[in-house]
Amino acid sequence: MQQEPQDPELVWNHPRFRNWIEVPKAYQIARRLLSEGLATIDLDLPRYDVLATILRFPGLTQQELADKLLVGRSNLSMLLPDMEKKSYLERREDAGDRRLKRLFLTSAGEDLARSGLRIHVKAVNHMMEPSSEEECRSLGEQMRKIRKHIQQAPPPDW
Amino acid sequence: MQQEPQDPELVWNHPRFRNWIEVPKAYQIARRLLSEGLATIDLDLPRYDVLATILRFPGLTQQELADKLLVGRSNLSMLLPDMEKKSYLERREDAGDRRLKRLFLTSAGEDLARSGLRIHVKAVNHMMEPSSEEECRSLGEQMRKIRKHIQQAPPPDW
DNA sequence: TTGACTTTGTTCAATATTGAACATTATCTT
DNA sequence: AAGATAATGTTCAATATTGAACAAAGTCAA
Repeated sequence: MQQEPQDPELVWNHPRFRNWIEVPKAYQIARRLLSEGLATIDLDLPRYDVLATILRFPGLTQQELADKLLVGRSNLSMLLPDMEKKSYLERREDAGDRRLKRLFLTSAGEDLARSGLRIHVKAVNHMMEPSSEEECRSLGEQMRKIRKHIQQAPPPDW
Repeated sequence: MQQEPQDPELVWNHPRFRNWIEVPKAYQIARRLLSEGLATIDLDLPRYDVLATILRFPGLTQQELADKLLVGRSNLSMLLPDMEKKSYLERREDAGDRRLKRLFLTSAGEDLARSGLRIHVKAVNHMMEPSSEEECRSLGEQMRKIRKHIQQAPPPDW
């Protein structure tokens, strides 16, 4: 592989690079905003993500949840027993496949999930307030395209 | 505050919400891609972020670095001594203000930073390959706008 | 100058996150 | 049916990350 003598300034001016770089920045700040909002109902991000996903997909398995949240299974193995103990959710054995544990919210968990969602919506409305409807649509479209490409195309050989 | 009875489906169809949601997903997958690339030169993401930022802003202080990376100061207090021990960087006391420690790369650190940048550029080129120049520009523009708004506007009252 | 306040970096405990190794259960192949 | 293979969830050690409390150094106001 060729090792071109690389001027950092050239990199920061590289159009795709320069523009992509804004994504992590905005993401992290948005995440902090959401985190502050959730703190007002004593909820933290990892638990909110779990609750909101089970609210949308009741009965999904731990593996499926891990896939949706893009975390490892072991992560959930640490988190869920704790949340079950606090009576936010139940883990029920699947009758057909005894390896599976299917996840359901209790009614307390559902209430908390809905409160979290309300705050999440408020945060999103707030931060995209200066963006037009069309800009939002285009942003989502872009991101979907990028994600699918990463997931489907073979990775570059470094 | 009014607690509207909230149908989750309404939320997932909310245009801003629905589109924003794609950002974290794409971000996390992109981050994993970069992480895999960096692994080929035995570099991990936290250390890459540090090296790349010092490469761009030699002599910045730990506080400034923390601000740019959006992490806490304590984070760097744990990370940097380790990296200094491995001779990737130096922390020099500022002559004028003895509270400050200014950060500089060693030549080994600089080499590693450049290699990391090369991989980062490759990752970005790869994942934005299906996006047009104009789409990239618009994406960056959007994200800049959102970030600035979050940073400048007062947060919503939850 | 003194005393209050601020800023920087460090330490520490608490919590998160990951990957590897593992046991259990299903599935596939023959 | 039996043995190999794969999928699911758990455990554990290693590493990350955060926020609070702290010490040292600087700044500001009276």
